[in-house]
Amino acid sequence: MVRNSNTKRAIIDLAESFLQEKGFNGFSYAHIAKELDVENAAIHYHFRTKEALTCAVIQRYRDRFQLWINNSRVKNLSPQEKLDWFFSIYTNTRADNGKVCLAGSLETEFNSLPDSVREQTEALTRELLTWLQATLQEGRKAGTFHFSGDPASKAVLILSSLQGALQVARALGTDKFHAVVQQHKQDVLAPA
Amino acid sequence: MVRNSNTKRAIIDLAESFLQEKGFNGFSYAHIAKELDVENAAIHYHFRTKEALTCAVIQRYRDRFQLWINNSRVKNLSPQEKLDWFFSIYTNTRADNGKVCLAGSLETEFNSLPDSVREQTEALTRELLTWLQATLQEGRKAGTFHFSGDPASKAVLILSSLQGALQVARALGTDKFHAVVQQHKQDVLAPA
DNA sequence: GTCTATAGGGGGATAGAC
DNA sequence: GTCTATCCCCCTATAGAC
Repeated sequence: MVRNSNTKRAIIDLAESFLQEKGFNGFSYAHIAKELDVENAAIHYHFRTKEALTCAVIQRYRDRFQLWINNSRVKNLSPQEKLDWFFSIYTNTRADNGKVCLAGSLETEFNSLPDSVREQTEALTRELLTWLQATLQEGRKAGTFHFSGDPASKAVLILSSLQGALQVARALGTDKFHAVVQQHKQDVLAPA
Repeated sequence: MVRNSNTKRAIIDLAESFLQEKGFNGFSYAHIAKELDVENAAIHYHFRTKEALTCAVIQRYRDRFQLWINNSRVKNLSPQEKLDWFFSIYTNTRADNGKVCLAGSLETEFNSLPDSVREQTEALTRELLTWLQATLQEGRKAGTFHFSGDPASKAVLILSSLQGALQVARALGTDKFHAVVQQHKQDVLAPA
């Protein structure tokens, strides 16, 4: 029982987890309430609607990502290390067990999402893509990365494949996901 | 009003459509009934449970794919044409408006799917992957395709990225999907 | 900040008439 | 093959007590 102000945070944690495990239409206030051993209404006290709760989850995710990429610990990494770091986000996500990328989960149900959640999803995806594209460009300029076409296309390709691979991994096992990551590293680092 | 044996087929059509648009947890018998202008119970007459209906959708999808790849029209294509044909499945899916790949949709909600549906999803994914891998291998042998690593990894990468790109396209627009397809064609056809 | 109680709707599914 | 009627459960959300 978490009878204090930490409940709010615990709710967001659980909602994030459930979103990645079951999707927007697959989780409910009841699931969260049960996990926290409180009643349904307690969740509504902290987040009046499911829409608001979901937005809070995505917002925190976005803030966290911005914090990371603007922190010197990531900022000063080499392009190659940055890419490895980015891959590790997905690897760690998966390791938690059966989760998919937050953006991917939301996009799949995009058509049944409240407007504000759609906007948040769009912003999140755009931010991930922007950073990845910049990193690819930086690496190519530095001579570490090699790929044909423009960095924008390559960035969507990599982002899409990571998202998709987490999903494929659910059906066919985690090794499929790792194969994709390895293949990308090989592709990008091999001189053309 | 479709008061005949075609109803069964119309139900599968709609269920497939809804699955790709809203996901397993996002559609209901009521949605289908309304679209066909019949009552809820009529759908239950044709498919006793939602689980059975969903399995029928996937089974038909799998059968159709097997029919295609075993048909001489696809079988006799060059590796490059085969790959183009495969891409076109995804392009056409998306063109219908806001749909994602059936496998991707199901995998996202994998954790809240009935067992039999999971098994169908797994089989579908495996079959897509197997064919893609064989095609990549064939193309490399023929000297048309160029890629590092083994065909299995490259196949998961391509499949995952197509799946993921349809989802990203929902949030950021169809051009993101087309960029991925173009990038793949370029990557695979360019001599290493 | 959390509770009990409850409203109001939608979901999957079934029985029996036509 | 489709209808009406109905069951029961879960869902989101709110009111008011503690």
